[in-house]
Amino acid sequence: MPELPEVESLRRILAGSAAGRTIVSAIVRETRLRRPLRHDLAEAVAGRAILEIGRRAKYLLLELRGGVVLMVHLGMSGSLTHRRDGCDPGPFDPRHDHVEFPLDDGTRLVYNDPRRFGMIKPLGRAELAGSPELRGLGPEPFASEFNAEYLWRATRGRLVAVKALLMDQRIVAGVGNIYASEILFRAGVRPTRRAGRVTRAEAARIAAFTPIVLSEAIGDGGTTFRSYRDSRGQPGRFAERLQVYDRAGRPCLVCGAAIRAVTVGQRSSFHCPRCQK
DNA sequence: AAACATTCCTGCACGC
DNA sequence: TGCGTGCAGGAATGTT
Repeated sequence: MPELPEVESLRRILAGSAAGRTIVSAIVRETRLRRPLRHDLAEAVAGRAILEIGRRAKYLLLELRGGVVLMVHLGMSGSLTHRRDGCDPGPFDPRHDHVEFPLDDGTRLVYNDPRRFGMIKPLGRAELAGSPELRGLGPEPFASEFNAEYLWRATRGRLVAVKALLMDQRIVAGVGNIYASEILFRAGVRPTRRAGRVTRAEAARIAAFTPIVLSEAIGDGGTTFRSYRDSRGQPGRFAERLQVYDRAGRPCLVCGAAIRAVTVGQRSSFHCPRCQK
Protein backbone atom coordinates (compact mmCIF):
# COMPACT_ATOMS: atom_id res chain seq x y z
CA MET A 1 0.00 0.00 0.00
CA PRO A 2 2.25 2.65 1.17
CA GLU A 3 4.85 4.78 -0.41
CA LEU A 4 6.15 7.93 1.18
CA PRO A 5 2.95 10.01 0.79
CA GLU A 6 0.80 7.36 2.45
CA VAL A 7 3.19 7.01 5.37
CA GLU A 8 3.52 10.78 5.71
CA SER A 9 -0.27 11.16 5.67
CA LEU A 10 -0.47 8.54 8.38
CA ARG A 11 2.22 10.33 10.37
CA ARG A 12 0.30 13.59 10.26
CA ILE A 13 -2.96 11.98 11.33
CA LEU A 14 -1.33 10.16 14.22
CA ALA A 15 0.61 13.26 15.25
CA GLY A 16 -2.76 14.90 15.80
CA SER A 17 -4.58 12.01 17.41
CA ALA A 18 -2.12 9.72 19.18
CA ALA A 19 0.84 11.89 20.15
CA GLY A 20 0.82 12.66 23.85
CA ARG A 21 -0.97 9.44 24.71
CA THR A 22 0.71 6.62 26.61
CA ILE A 23 0.93 3.07 25.30
CA VAL A 24 -0.52 0.76 27.92
CA SER A 25 0.57 -2.56 26.45
CA ALA A 26 1.01 -4.53 23.25
CA ILE A 27 -1.30 -7.37 22.32
CA VAL A 28 0.34 -9.63 19.76
CA ARG A 29 -1.87 -12.07 17.89
CA GLU A 30 0.44 -12.90 14.99
CA THR A 31 4.24 -12.77 15.12
CA ARG A 32 4.94 -13.90 11.55
CA LEU A 33 5.55 -10.61 9.79
CA ARG A 34 8.37 -10.05 7.30
CA ARG A 35 10.68 -10.57 10.25
CA PRO A 36 9.31 -12.51 13.21
CA LEU A 37 7.98 -10.02 15.73
CA ARG A 38 10.31 -9.66 18.69
CA HIS A 39 8.95 -11.23 21.86
CA ASP A 40 10.00 -8.24 23.97
CA LEU A 41 7.75 -5.81 22.06
CA ALA A 42 5.28 -5.36 24.91
CA GLU A 43 7.94 -4.77 27.57
CA ALA A 44 9.74 -2.34 25.31
CA VAL A 45 6.76 -0.04 24.80
CA ALA A 46 4.39 -0.55 27.75
CA GLY A 47 3.94 2.51 29.95
CA ARG A 48 5.74 4.84 27.55
CA ALA A 49 4.26 8.06 26.26
CA ILE A 50 4.28 8.82 22.54
CA LEU A 51 6.32 12.01 22.34
CA GLU A 52 6.54 12.56 18.61
CA ILE A 53 5.82 10.75 15.42
CA GLY A 54 8.45 10.85 12.72
CA ARG A 55 9.10 9.29 9.37
CA ARG A 56 12.16 8.24 7.41
CA ALA A 57 11.55 6.97 3.87
CA LYS A 58 8.57 4.62 4.21
CA TYR A 59 9.26 3.92 7.88
CA LEU A 60 7.00 5.40 10.53
CA LEU A 61 8.86 6.20 13.75
CA LEU A 62 6.97 6.52 17.02
CA GLU A 63 9.30 8.22 19.46
CA LEU A 64 8.50 7.09 22.96
CA ARG A 65 9.57 8.41 26.32
CA GLY A 66 12.80 6.95 27.59
CA GLY A 67 14.70 6.89 24.30
CA VAL A 68 12.68 4.11 22.69
CA VAL A 69 11.57 4.31 19.08
CA LEU A 70 8.90 2.04 17.66
CA MET A 71 9.68 1.49 13.99
CA VAL A 72 6.77 0.48 11.77
CA HIS A 73 6.82 -0.46 8.09
CA LEU A 74 3.57 -1.21 6.30
CA GLY A 75 4.97 -3.46 3.58
CA MET A 76 2.53 -3.98 0.72
CA SER A 77 -0.73 -4.25 2.55
CA GLY A 78 -0.25 -2.94 6.08
CA SER A 79 -2.16 -0.23 7.91
CA LEU A 80 -1.94 1.36 11.31
CA THR A 81 -5.27 2.69 12.50
CA HIS A 82 -6.21 4.65 15.56
CA ARG A 83 -9.51 3.24 16.75
CA ARG A 84 -12.03 4.24 19.33
CA ASP A 85 -14.46 1.68 20.69
CA GLY A 86 -17.93 2.05 19.31
CA CYS A 87 -16.74 3.85 16.20
CA ASP A 88 -16.63 2.36 12.73
CA PRO A 89 -13.47 0.23 12.49
CA GLY A 90 -13.35 0.80 8.74
CA PRO A 91 -12.88 -1.81 6.05
CA PHE A 92 -10.25 -3.78 7.93
CA ASP A 93 -10.59 -7.54 8.22
CA PRO A 94 -10.20 -8.29 11.94
CA ARG A 95 -8.50 -11.55 11.02
CA HIS A 96 -5.45 -9.47 10.08
CA ASP A 97 -5.37 -7.27 13.17
CA HIS A 98 -1.99 -8.69 14.15
CA VAL A 99 -0.87 -6.26 16.84
CA GLU A 100 -2.84 -3.89 19.01
CA PHE A 101 -1.51 -1.10 21.24
CA PRO A 102 -4.11 0.02 23.79
CA LEU A 103 -3.59 3.67 24.79
CA ASP A 104 -4.28 5.34 28.11
CA ASP A 105 -7.41 7.13 26.87
CA GLY A 106 -9.17 3.91 25.93
CA THR A 107 -8.39 4.17 22.22
CA ARG A 108 -5.97 1.81 20.49
CA LEU A 109 -3.52 1.66 17.64
CA VAL A 110 -4.13 -1.40 15.50
CA TYR A 111 -1.64 -2.87 13.05
CA ASN A 112 -3.47 -4.76 10.31
CA ASP A 113 -1.56 -6.47 7.49
CA PRO A 114 -3.12 -9.20 5.32
CA ARG A 115 0.06 -10.09 3.43
CA ARG A 116 2.30 -9.70 6.46
CA PHE A 117 5.16 -8.06 4.51
CA GLY A 118 5.42 -5.26 7.06
CA MET A 119 7.45 -5.00 10.24
CA ILE A 120 7.25 -3.63 13.76
CA LYS A 121 10.39 -3.26 15.79
CA PRO A 122 11.29 -1.40 18.96
CA LEU A 123 14.78 0.01 19.17
CA GLY A 124 16.81 2.57 21.08
CA ARG A 125 17.02 6.08 19.74
CA ALA A 126 20.80 5.78 19.61
CA GLU A 127 20.73 2.73 17.38
CA LEU A 128 18.10 4.16 15.02
CA ALA A 129 20.37 5.76 12.43
CA GLY A 130 22.68 2.75 12.34
CA SER A 131 19.86 0.23 12.12
CA PRO A 132 19.89 -2.13 9.13
CA GLU A 133 16.64 -0.57 7.94
CA LEU A 134 17.73 3.07 7.89
CA ARG A 135 21.43 2.65 7.26
CA GLY A 136 22.19 3.16 3.61
CA LEU A 137 18.97 4.98 2.76
CA GLY A 138 19.41 7.84 0.33
CA PRO A 139 18.29 11.40 1.05
CA GLU A 140 14.67 12.30 1.60
CA PRO A 141 13.12 13.66 -1.62
CA PHE A 142 12.51 17.01 0.09
CA ALA A 143 16.08 17.42 1.29
CA SER A 144 18.24 20.01 -0.49
CA GLU A 145 20.79 17.24 -0.90
CA PHE A 146 18.45 15.58 -3.41
CA ASN A 147 18.91 17.90 -6.36
CA ALA A 148 19.68 17.93 -10.07
CA GLU A 149 23.41 17.54 -9.63
CA TYR A 150 23.01 14.67 -7.16
CA LEU A 151 20.67 12.73 -9.42
CA TRP A 152 22.81 13.41 -12.46
CA ARG A 153 25.82 11.92 -10.69
CA ALA A 154 23.80 9.00 -9.37
CA THR A 155 22.66 8.05 -12.86
CA ARG A 156 26.09 8.14 -14.53
CA GLY A 157 27.22 4.79 -15.81
CA ARG A 158 24.10 3.02 -14.59
CA LEU A 159 22.58 0.43 -16.90
CA VAL A 160 19.33 -0.07 -14.98
CA ALA A 161 16.11 1.54 -16.14
CA VAL A 162 15.70 5.03 -14.74
CA LYS A 163 12.47 3.96 -13.07
CA ALA A 164 14.24 1.19 -11.17
CA LEU A 165 16.88 3.68 -10.10
CA LEU A 166 14.26 6.12 -8.88
CA MET A 167 12.75 3.33 -6.78
CA ASP A 168 16.15 2.37 -5.36
CA GLN A 169 15.90 3.48 -1.73
CA ARG A 170 19.67 4.03 -1.61
CA ILE A 171 19.37 6.74 -4.28
CA VAL A 172 16.34 8.56 -2.88
CA ALA A 173 14.16 7.36 -0.04
CA GLY A 174 10.44 6.85 -0.33
CA VAL A 175 9.59 6.60 -4.04
CA GLY A 176 7.67 3.43 -4.91
CA ASN A 177 6.00 1.97 -7.95
CA ILE A 178 3.04 4.30 -8.33
CA TYR A 179 4.85 7.60 -7.88
CA ALA A 180 7.86 6.56 -9.95
CA SER A 181 5.56 6.29 -12.99
CA GLU A 182 3.90 9.61 -12.17
CA ILE A 183 7.18 11.45 -11.62
CA LEU A 184 8.67 10.22 -14.89
CA PHE A 185 5.52 11.23 -16.76
CA ARG A 186 5.79 14.74 -15.40
CA ALA A 187 9.49 14.82 -16.26
CA GLY A 188 8.85 13.54 -19.79
CA VAL A 189 11.19 10.57 -19.46
CA ARG A 190 10.26 7.00 -20.33
CA PRO A 191 10.55 4.58 -17.42
CA THR A 192 12.44 2.10 -19.57
CA ARG A 193 15.30 4.44 -20.40
CA ARG A 194 18.63 3.34 -19.01
CA ALA A 195 19.54 5.68 -16.17
CA GLY A 196 22.97 6.31 -17.66
CA ARG A 197 21.37 7.67 -20.84
CA VAL A 198 19.33 10.33 -19.09
CA THR A 199 20.51 13.81 -20.01
CA ARG A 200 21.49 16.47 -17.51
CA ALA A 201 18.30 18.40 -18.24
CA GLU A 202 16.17 15.30 -17.78
CA ALA A 203 17.87 14.45 -14.49
CA ALA A 204 17.11 17.99 -13.37
CA ARG A 205 13.44 17.61 -14.27
CA ILE A 206 13.16 14.27 -12.48
CA ALA A 207 14.83 15.71 -9.38
CA ALA A 208 12.50 18.71 -9.48
CA PHE A 209 9.27 16.79 -10.03
CA THR A 210 9.98 14.14 -7.40
CA PRO A 211 9.17 16.33 -4.38
CA ILE A 212 6.41 18.11 -6.30
CA VAL A 213 4.49 14.93 -7.11
CA LEU A 214 5.02 13.54 -3.62
CA SER A 215 3.80 16.74 -1.96
CA GLU A 216 0.73 16.82 -4.13
CA ALA A 217 -0.03 13.26 -3.10
CA ILE A 218 0.53 14.06 0.56
CA GLY A 219 -1.87 16.97 0.22
CA ASP A 220 -4.47 14.54 -1.10
CA GLY A 221 -3.93 12.05 1.69
CA GLY A 222 -2.07 9.60 -0.53
CA THR A 223 -3.30 7.24 -3.21
CA THR A 224 -5.79 4.42 -2.94
CA PHE A 225 -5.12 2.03 -5.78
CA ARG A 226 -6.88 -1.08 -4.56
CA SER A 227 -7.27 -1.27 -0.86
CA TYR A 228 -5.24 1.43 0.84
CA ARG A 229 -7.03 3.22 3.66
CA ASP A 230 -5.58 5.82 5.96
CA SER A 231 -5.55 5.73 9.72
CA ARG A 232 -9.23 6.68 9.82
CA GLY A 233 -10.29 4.17 7.17
CA GLN A 234 -10.49 6.81 4.45
CA PRO A 235 -9.19 6.23 0.90
CA GLY A 236 -6.48 8.50 -0.49
CA ARG A 237 -7.77 11.07 -2.96
CA PHE A 238 -4.64 11.26 -5.13
CA ALA A 239 -5.92 8.18 -7.00
CA GLU A 240 -8.23 10.54 -8.90
CA ARG A 241 -5.24 12.55 -10.04
CA LEU A 242 -3.01 9.76 -11.28
CA GLN A 243 -2.04 10.64 -14.83
CA VAL A 244 -0.54 7.37 -16.02
CA TYR A 245 -0.54 4.73 -13.29
CA ASP A 246 -3.08 1.97 -14.03
CA ARG A 247 -4.34 3.92 -17.05
CA ALA A 248 -3.13 1.56 -19.79
CA GLY A 249 -5.00 2.13 -23.06
CA ARG A 250 -6.69 5.26 -21.82
CA PRO A 251 -5.86 8.64 -23.36
CA CYS A 252 -2.95 10.71 -22.09
CA LEU A 253 -4.40 13.71 -20.29
CA VAL A 254 -1.90 15.95 -22.07
CA CYS A 255 -1.78 14.71 -25.68
CA GLY A 256 -4.47 12.06 -26.00
CA ALA A 257 -2.17 9.20 -27.02
CA ALA A 258 -2.94 5.81 -25.47
CA ILE A 259 -1.08 5.21 -22.22
CA ARG A 260 1.20 2.19 -22.48
CA ALA A 261 1.91 -0.45 -19.83
CA VAL A 262 5.31 -2.11 -19.75
CA THR A 263 7.21 -4.14 -17.20
CA VAL A 264 10.38 -2.60 -15.80
CA GLY A 265 12.39 -4.58 -13.32
CA GLN A 266 9.42 -6.87 -12.63
CA ARG A 267 7.17 -3.96 -11.75
CA SER A 268 4.30 -2.67 -13.84
CA SER A 269 5.02 0.72 -15.32
CA PHE A 270 2.93 3.17 -17.27
CA HIS A 271 3.91 5.94 -19.65
CA CYS A 272 2.75 8.08 -22.52
CA PRO A 273 4.64 7.06 -25.67
CA ARG A 274 4.26 10.56 -27.11
CA CYS A 275 4.99 12.80 -24.11
CA GLN A 276 7.82 10.70 -22.70
CA LYS A 277 11.09 10.25 -24.56
C1' DA B 1 -6.94 -15.96 -12.30
C1' DA B 2 -3.14 -12.99 -12.98
C1' DA B 3 -1.50 -9.13 -10.67
C1' DC B 4 -0.10 -6.51 -6.68
C1' DA B 5 1.28 -0.53 -3.14
C1' DT B 6 7.74 -3.57 -0.65
C1' DT B 7 11.92 -5.48 0.74
C1' DC B 8 15.40 -8.98 0.92
C1' DC B 9 18.10 -12.66 -0.84
C1' DT B 10 20.50 -15.47 -4.34
C1' DG B 11 23.18 -16.21 -8.34
C1' DC B 12 25.69 -14.75 -12.24
C1' DA B 13 29.04 -11.87 -14.84
C1' DC B 14 32.61 -8.93 -14.63
C1' DG B 15 36.62 -6.13 -12.97
C1' DC B 16 40.50 -5.28 -9.97
C1' DT C 1 41.75 -16.68 -6.18
C1' DG C 2 38.99 -13.79 -3.79
C1' DC C 3 36.86 -10.00 -3.04
C1' DG C 4 33.16 -6.18 -4.39
C1' DT C 5 29.66 -4.29 -7.58
C1' DG C 6 25.76 -4.24 -10.71
C1' DC C 7 21.95 -6.39 -12.30
C1' DA C 8 18.07 -9.85 -12.94
C1' DG C 9 15.01 -12.76 -10.91
C1' DG C 10 12.45 -14.76 -7.31
C1' DA C 11 10.30 -15.25 -2.77
C1' DA C 12 7.49 -13.92 1.13
C1' DT C 13 1.58 -13.78 1.14
C1' DG C 14 -3.70 -12.98 0.82
C1' DT C 15 -6.88 -10.40 -1.86
C1' DT C 16 -9.30 -8.94 -5.82
